[in-house]
Amino acid sequence: MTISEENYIKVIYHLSQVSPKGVTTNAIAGTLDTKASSVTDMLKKLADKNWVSYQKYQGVSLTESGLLKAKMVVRKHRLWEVFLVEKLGFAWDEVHDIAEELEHIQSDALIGRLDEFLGYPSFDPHGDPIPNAKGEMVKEERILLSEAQRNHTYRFIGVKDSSPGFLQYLDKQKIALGAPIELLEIEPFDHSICIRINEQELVLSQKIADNLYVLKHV
Amino acid sequence: MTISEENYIKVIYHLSQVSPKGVTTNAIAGTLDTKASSVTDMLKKLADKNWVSYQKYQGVSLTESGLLKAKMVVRKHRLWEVFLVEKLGFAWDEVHDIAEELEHIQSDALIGRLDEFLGYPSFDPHGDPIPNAKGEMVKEERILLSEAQRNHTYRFIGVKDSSPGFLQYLDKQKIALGAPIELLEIEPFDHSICIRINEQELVLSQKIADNLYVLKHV
DNA sequence: AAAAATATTTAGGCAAAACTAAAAATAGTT
DNA sequence: AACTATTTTTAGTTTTGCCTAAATATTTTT
Repeated sequence: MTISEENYIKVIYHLSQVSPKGVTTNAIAGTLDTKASSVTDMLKKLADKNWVSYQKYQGVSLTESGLLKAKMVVRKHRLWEVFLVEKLGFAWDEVHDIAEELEHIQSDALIGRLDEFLGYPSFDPHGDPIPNAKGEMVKEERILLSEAQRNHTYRFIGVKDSSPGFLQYLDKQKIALGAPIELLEIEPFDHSICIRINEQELVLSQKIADNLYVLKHV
Repeated sequence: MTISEENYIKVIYHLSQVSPKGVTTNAIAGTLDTKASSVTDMLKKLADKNWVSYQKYQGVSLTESGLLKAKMVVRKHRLWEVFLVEKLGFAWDEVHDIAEELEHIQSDALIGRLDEFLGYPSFDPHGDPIPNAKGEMVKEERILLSEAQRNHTYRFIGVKDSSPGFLQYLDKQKIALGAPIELLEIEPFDHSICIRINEQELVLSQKIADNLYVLKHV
C-alpha cells in the first residue's frame, strides 16, 4: 500500500464518520487538497484492490478490508502522537504534521512495541480513541458542548477541530482535557455559553462550544 | 529533498568512506539495487541541485552541502536505531530496515527532541558514531581485528558488516559490543585467529575477524 | 597500439500520481 | 419537464524515478 493510497483510505474513513452513506469525490478532493479528477483516478485503483466499493457518480465507502486498513493508519497516527507528547515533550498542537509522516512507517513489530512502550493508551493527546491491533476502540457517549444542557456538569474529553490555532486558544484559556465543565448559561441571541471551569467563569462563543466534546454524564 | 534523493546522497556518502577520490556509477547502482542508467539520471539531478559534483564518466563526490545532507540522514538513521534498541527493546539485528524508513521523516524539531530523549548518544547499537546537529562526530582510532597483533588486548567497538546474519552469529558466540578481546594466536595458513573473550577461548575465521572493529590501545 | 571487455551515458518508454480542459451525469430550480 | 448549475468522469499531459536497448567512453588485455 503506497503512502498516497493510505492517505486516501484514511480520509475516506474520516469522512465516513460524518456521512456514513457514501463519501463524495469532491469531499475527498477538498480534504486532500487535490483535484476531483485525481480522486476519480485513485478511487478506481482502490476499488480494483477491493479497499472501497465505488459506483461511478455515487461516491465511495470502505470495504471491510479497507476499513481495517484505515483503522491501522489511524492507530499508527494516534500512537505516534502519544509518543510525541508523552515521551518527547511536544505540545498537543505541534504533533499532527509529524504524526502524519510517521503513520506511514510500515512495520507491525514497530507499532506493537511502540504500543507496549506507551502502556497501551486508549486515547491520543486530543482525546481521540486509539484502535487496538484488531481495529477495536472504545466508544464514549460524547456530545458537543454546544448541545449540552444548562446547569449540568460535564467532562471535557476531546476536540472536534484539532488545528493548532484552536488548540492554542484552549491552552490560553486553560481548558485542558479531562477538566470538569459546568454549563451555567446559554445566551439565546448568539448561542454563546457561560461555563465554570477551574473555579472560574468563562464565556465561549458558539463556534468554540461546537468544537468541544464532553462526556454526557458527570 | 525526496526520499530517493536522500537515499542516493546517503549511499554516495557511505561509498566515499571507502573510495574518497570519487564514487562510481556502478557502485551506486549495486548498493541501491538499481540500474546504472537510473543512477546517471539521478546524478544529473543531484548535480543540478549542487549536492554532488559530477563529471561525466568520472564518478561523483559530495559537495559541502551534500555532505551535510548525508550526515543528517545518517544522524537520523542512527538515532532511530538507538531508540528502537534502547527504548523499544529490539535486537541489534532487527533495526536496520525500520530505521531505513524512519530516517526520512522530515522534522528537525523531532530529531532534536529524540536526541535529547535518548541522552545525546555518541554511538548507535552497532558502534557507529552519530553525527550531532552540525554534522560533527567522534572519530576513534579503530582497526579491524584481522589487522591486530598477537598477544595484544583490544576492545570490540563496532562491526563493518551489520547484516542480521553476521550480528546473529556474534550473539551466538556471545561477542558483544564493548567486550575486551585478547588475540592469542594467528594461524598463518588460513588467517584464522584464536582470541580470549568472556574468559573463554574462541577461534574466528578471517572473514569474521575482517568485520570486527576493535580499539587499538587497551 | 589495437582489440576486447567493461563501464557509463543516451534515447526512448513505462507506471504512479498529480494536473487541465472538455464531456457527461446528476441535482436543483423554475 | 426543461433548463441551469454543480459534480463527476474522461482524455490527454506532466513529473519523478525507474526500466531496456543501443551508443559511446574508458580500461584492460594482448
